[in-house]
Amino acid sequence: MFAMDEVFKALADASRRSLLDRLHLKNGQTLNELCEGLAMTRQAVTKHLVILEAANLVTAFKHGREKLHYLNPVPIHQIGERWIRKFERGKLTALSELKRQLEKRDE
Amino acid sequence: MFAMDEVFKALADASRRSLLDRLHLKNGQTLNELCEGLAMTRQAVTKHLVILEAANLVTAFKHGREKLHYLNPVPIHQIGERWIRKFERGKLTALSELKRQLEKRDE
DNA sequence: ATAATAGGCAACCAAATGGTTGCATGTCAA
DNA sequence: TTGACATGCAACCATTTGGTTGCCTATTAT
Repeated sequence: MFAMDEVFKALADASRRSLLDRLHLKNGQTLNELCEGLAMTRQAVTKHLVILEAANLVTAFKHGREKLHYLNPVPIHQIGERWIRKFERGKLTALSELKRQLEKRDE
Repeated sequence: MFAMDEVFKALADASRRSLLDRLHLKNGQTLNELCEGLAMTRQAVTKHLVILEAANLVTAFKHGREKLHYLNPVPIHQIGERWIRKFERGKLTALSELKRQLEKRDE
């Protein structure tokens, strides 16, 4: 089990989400590969990857002098299941209350 | 349309997520109501609510001297639809690659 | 009218964040 | 074996973040 807070924090940064996107397009990339085309130093990317690994969103393996990064979709899935779904259940009632309140404004 | 980045950033903080939880339990609460039982000043809560409103996760109406806060579940739903779903599609292949890699380690 | 209540605004602060540079280490290839 | 390549580590920096305190304003109730 891993802390959902770390996952949310990791997802809060656009650079990190884009790294996940890149790994989604092509899994198992090296650090240098992931750096290509980014307006950031390699060290900055490393820091982001450390955070992603800590949140269990990415798992990395050393292969010789290279480090291969793999996407772990489980935490993302859990955010969807355990958190987002909860709010989707109340969705319609919440919206109708909102609507009612918006209309009340014009009285 | 609202920026997904703001939504992710707003969701990154546990206090803010707990405010959303509270509104999910009971919609249309006042500022003071939302402050009850929290280890935070009213002003801190205000700041969080401002961020949640900016991200469109909460909509507020003034009613006399009170301010009523309503949950807007749409952005949360969109995170689920536009972002989380994308990663769930590649889930099985990503996991099998991970497994393959883990096994390769022991060679 | 006046006191109590609900909220807003602004200045300030410590800690976290996202980034940098410089240098060190480990691995592969010529 | 020696240079090039892939990555790691640490110090440093500016900005953002999450929080505080103090005071001001608007609305309601007595």
